[in-house]
Amino acid sequence: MLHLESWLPYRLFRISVRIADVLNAFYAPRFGLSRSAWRTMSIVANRPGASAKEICQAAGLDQFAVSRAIRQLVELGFARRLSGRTDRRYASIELSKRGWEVFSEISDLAGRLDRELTEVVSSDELARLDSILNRLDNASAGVLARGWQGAREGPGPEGPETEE
Amino acid sequence: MLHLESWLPYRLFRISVRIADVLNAFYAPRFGLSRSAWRTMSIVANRPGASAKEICQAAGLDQFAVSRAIRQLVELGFARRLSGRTDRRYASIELSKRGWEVFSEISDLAGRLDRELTEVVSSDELARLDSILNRLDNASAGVLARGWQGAREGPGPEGPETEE
DNA sequence: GAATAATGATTGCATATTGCAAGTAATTCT
DNA sequence: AGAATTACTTGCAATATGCAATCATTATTC
Repeated sequence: MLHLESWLPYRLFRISVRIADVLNAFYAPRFGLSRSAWRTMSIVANRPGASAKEICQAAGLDQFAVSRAIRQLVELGFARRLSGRTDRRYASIELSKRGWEVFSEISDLAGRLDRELTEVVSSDELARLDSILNRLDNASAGVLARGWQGAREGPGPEGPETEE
Repeated sequence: MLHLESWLPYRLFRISVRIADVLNAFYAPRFGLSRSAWRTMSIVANRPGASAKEICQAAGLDQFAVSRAIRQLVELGFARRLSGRTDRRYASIELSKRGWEVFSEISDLAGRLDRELTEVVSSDELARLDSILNRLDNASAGVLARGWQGAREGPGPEGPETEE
């Protein structure tokens, strides 16, 4: 019988949501950014000129959310839409000067929050955690791709998740 | 500069959300449960007779969400409200027979999903992960309690999180 | 080289979900 | 008893989300 509070996904969820809430309480009133806008901004910061589709992929958001997030960023003056190099269907977004300032400020807090978390873990453990999370990330992607129907049977004898 | 995809809270978030989505895709259409209703159900299953307030605490939901979740569970015939033993302000919820059946079915899938995840981690690593997550959970609670204002300074020389 | 299909992105609208003020009911305090 | 407190609920406005329909651009087919 399930015990929610010791269920791995729920434990991961709780930790991440608390931190995300704290970060959100900082940037939402200060800059008027929604959660998706912040996520989009941080993806664009790492991949200047990314298209909406690329952002979907990287940020784990659907195309509608990204479209609206981009609009929000543009309206707030934090990003520019550069309407494709060769193919004008692609959006191609990049941060404005002001966008970089805002990103850097939020980024800074994100870093401090991360440090507060990782402070309670030794660097050795942190390396192990990193490796474990990489595998869990892959495994979770597999679970998502197969859906709940794919989890009905016992442990598969051969490994079905061969990609990546 | 922040790299979202390697930011610990985001990595935890992605893993947990994927699993939660898969589970949700199972129980939502099948039983008409919302996410909060499912969380509430699983808390009540572990603590029969819990009050709404206790559920808030344990499920990480606010009082409104819990109130609505309880109503939903009662309307669906999955739970009963037992209106307090001595103090009739308290709600005191417990699952119905049908509620137990439903919980057990969802619980079962949750267990399989958990197993699919933990399959990629050795039992030794799992024990380490458990210990790390306990500490991260505490640390995140501290971060949340202090808010973003509490994260402005450099690393504190003495440990501020002395509780628990 | 038009007609057709496909792709990337956006918009509108219906439907949750959430946040918060106000409200009810039961209990405690003075 | 009357005021204050506690536990929970409700209503309503603001947000977010899901999805069909749409537009613009590029690819493909005949």
